[in-house]
Parts: sequence; structure tokens; C-alpha cells
Amino acid sequence: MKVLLVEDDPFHMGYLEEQVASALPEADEILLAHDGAEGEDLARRASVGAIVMDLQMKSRNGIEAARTIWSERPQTRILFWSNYADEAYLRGITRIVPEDCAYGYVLKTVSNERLHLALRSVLVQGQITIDREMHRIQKRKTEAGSALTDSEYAVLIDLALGLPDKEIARRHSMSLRTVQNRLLSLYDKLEVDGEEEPGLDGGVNKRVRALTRALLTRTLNVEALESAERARLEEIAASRGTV
Amino acid sequence: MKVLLVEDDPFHMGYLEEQVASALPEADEILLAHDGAEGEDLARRASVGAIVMDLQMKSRNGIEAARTIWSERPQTRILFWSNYADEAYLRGITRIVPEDCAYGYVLKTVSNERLHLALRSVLVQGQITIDREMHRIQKRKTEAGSALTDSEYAVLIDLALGLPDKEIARRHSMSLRTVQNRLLSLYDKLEVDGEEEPGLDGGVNKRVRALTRALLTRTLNVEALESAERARLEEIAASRGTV
DNA sequence: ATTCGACTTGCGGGAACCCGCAAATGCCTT
DNA sequence: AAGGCATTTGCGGGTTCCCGCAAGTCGAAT
Repeated sequence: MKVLLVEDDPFHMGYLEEQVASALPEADEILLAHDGAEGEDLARRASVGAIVMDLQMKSRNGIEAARTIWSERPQTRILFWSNYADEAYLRGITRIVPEDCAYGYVLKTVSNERLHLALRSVLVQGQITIDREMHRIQKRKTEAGSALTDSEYAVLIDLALGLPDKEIARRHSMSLRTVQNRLLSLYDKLEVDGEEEPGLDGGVNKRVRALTRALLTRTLNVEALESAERARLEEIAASRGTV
Repeated sequence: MKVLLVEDDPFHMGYLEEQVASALPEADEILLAHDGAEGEDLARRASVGAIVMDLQMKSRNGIEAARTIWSERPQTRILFWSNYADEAYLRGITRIVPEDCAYGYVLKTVSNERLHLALRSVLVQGQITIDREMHRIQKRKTEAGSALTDSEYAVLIDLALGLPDKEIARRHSMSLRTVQNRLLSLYDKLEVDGEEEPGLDGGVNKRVRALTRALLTRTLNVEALESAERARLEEIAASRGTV
């Protein structure tokens, strides 16, 4: 069994290597990659079936690497391990995970045993394992009434890119007023207008406020913005090509 | 000589400990703290004069910890070491560093020798040392015409909090039109309106766009938003108290 | 002293945003 | 089939934002 580790921090890589060696005795070949691009390359070249991947990497982030890997070999099992419990990461992953594919998400702060379990459960047993920290986040949001639907999330992304309502409506082929309704529920769920502080005549800039609230609550993160930005530029280039 | 290390990642802490021990033989007492709060506490209790501190920590971030430490003992020498070369961090630091105080900023990715040099130069010699990565960033921005002045930065923060122009004007006691002028130069420097993409009737929401551009270019980061938000809440509480 | 440039302020209007009101559509329950 | 209930869409107008134009202030350079 081949296992590929993708991680750009040398200390974490060292630790990870040890843990994988001890948790997965059946791993007779352990490959190392130090950024997303190298990871994609190695996964392709060596036909790796099991991967442990960091999410935050400078050259190419884990979600993007995972997308190309999965698009080439959808059965690849990937365990993501990350410093942060951001909803945006989990959302980014669930958005691209293929049907019937095993994956997992653990935080770097978990104990050895938890990491061991996650490694075996995802890479060997083919389970889907999400760190309970993340589930807690999701739960908290739903019960606080702030679970974004997919279409709300999509609108939030477009808002964050600075698109005006009209353009958002066009991109999702919905009416202008519907976009505004989405925005209303976003403002509600993100608690824009929270508590109506005094010393403020009641108004804030809702669009901007929604964005910063999303960032502060970890509903969105800067990496998600970056890839959305890239995606948009590609889309524009493509449409320019067809015109 | 007492040295305090503040770092919440155990691997990095281990490495840092080794490096400090070998680079600073005069350090006869090395104290460890695992988050900002603990760091403040130890610094106060042990009257530490030299600190190496991580910037990203969950419980209390390095800049805030540094502020309270410096407010109590302005002569404390602090070397910040960080994963990211964000302008926002450097700006946050230079904003709070006392007169005639030694400090430094190095990235975690630098070589042992560079870290050695920074340790000796800042903590022993009392120099000011900024990693050249950061200088490169600052230079790039100035020559690209995008160095924000302090007042522009201040307006950017308020904008990011979602405040309307009128409120920003009040907080900085400038006229509404002046705020708008600041915003104009912000839009310019942050390259809102970049290249007028086709497929877009020419308009974007400038406020939101300015914020995401600032985030994407690392002019601003989420931690800066968090502390700005906290500061604003405190200010409101204070004003409520006086009323 | 004069000129110049950088900054501030007011005015005014076009565009975008925010949102209440109300009609239309589609799905679920009974 | 007949009522809810959620979602979508249009309309209208109040507010904020964006910004060109023009007049005023202030310090620095000539």
C-alpha cells in the first residue's frame, strides 16, 4: 500500500511521517510532497491510493490539489489535516468529493490516538471521518439559525468578489429581486445589524458587514476568496475565448 | 538573561527552544508559554526582558499580547516570528512598538543562520530587524503606487467593519467628502476596477471589492479585522458608560 | 510675494442598494 | 381539490454610495 503525504511544514511532516508509519504498518511505501503541485504530480505518477494532505500550503492549496487528484482518480482516499476548523474548508471539500469516495478531516491539534484512528478509518477502511470539532461548528450554526444553504453560500461568494446584484442575478440566472432576498437571509443569518449598537444611527453597510461577519465567524476564509477569484478570472477568459 | 518563548505549536516550540539555546548561550533561563495570555502573565511575573513570540495563536494573538507587555515594560525586546508575510501584521506591530525599543520580525521559513542572526541582533544587541521578505512587500507596494498612508489604512479598517461614510467621518472628525476622497485613493491603490473585465457592465461594488482586494493582497488580514472589531466594541461600551 | 501642489470641503446628480408590499408559482398536507 | 407555506418576481421609493466640478486652505518651493 502506497501512502502519499503532502505537507509544507517540515516539523509537521516529520511528525506525520512517524504517525503514519506506526499507524499503518501495511504502508510499505511512503511518498512525501512539500506542496500541492508536487502532490498532484506524485499522486499521478505513482498511482497513489491513499493521501494525507495539509490544507494550508503556499504554492497550491490542498483543496485545489484534491480536486485535480480526484478528477483523475476518483477512488483516491484523502485525509485532510488542518490547523483551522473553518467551515469554508469543509464546504470546499464536500463540494468536490466524488461519489462513494472516502475522505476525512482532522485538526492538527488532535491526539495521537485520534489521528491514528482517522488514518486507519479513512485510508484503510474507506470510511468518512470528520473531526468532531467540525461537526460542532456545523451544529452550532444550524441551531443558531445560521446554516447557509448552498445557494446562499454561492451568493455570498459573489458578493465577496464585489459583484453587483445584477451581475449575481445573471450568473445564477435568477431575478434581481431573488438575489436581494438571498441577501436578506444572508444578512439575517450572519447577524448583520446585530444588537443595533448605540452611537450609530442604525445603519451599517450591509454588504461589507456581511463579508466581515462571514470572515469573523469562519464561514468564509481568505483562501476561499482566492480560489473564487481565480475561478472567476478563468470564467472570464473562457467567455472571452468563445466570443 | 531570561528569555521567554511564546508559541502554541509544540513542534515549532521544540525547534525554537533548540535554536535559542544554541544561539544565545547567555540565556540561562528559558521560559515557555503556549498562548498569548500565558505569555503576558509570565513576562510580567518573571520580568522578562527578551521574548520570541509567534503571531498566530488561538487564545490571544501575538500583537495583542505584545501591546500589554510593552505597556507594562516598554524596554522589553520582542522578536516576532510568523508564518505569513502579511503587511497587516507589520503595520499592527509598528503601530504599538514603544520609542527606542528593539523588536524584529522573521518568517518561520528562514534558515537557521538567519534566525540565529535575528535572535542575537534583536535580543542581545537591541537592533531592529525586519525580514527582507517583508521589506520586499513594502517596497513592491510603494513602487506599484499602493502604499497606504496611515489615514487611508484607518479608513480601510472602518470600511471593513461596515461603517457608513458618515460614521467614519465622525470617528475621525473629518468631513464626509474627505472620507470619500480617502476611499477614492483606496480604490485606486487597491486596484479596484482593475482592467475593466468584459462581461461586466463596468460596475462592481467598490466597497466590498476594496475589502477583498485588501485581503487578497495581504494588506489586511482576518486577525486585524478581529482586533478592530473588538476595539470598536470596547469603544462603544466605554461611550455607553460615559453617557 | 507668488506660484504651485496637495488636501479639504460643499454641492449635486446618477447609480446601486435595501426593503416593504403584493401578486404568482409550486409543493405539501389533509 | 382546497387550503397553507415557502420561494420567486415585479414595483416603488428612501437611503447610501460614487464622483465630477469648483472653491477654499496651507505649506513649500521659486
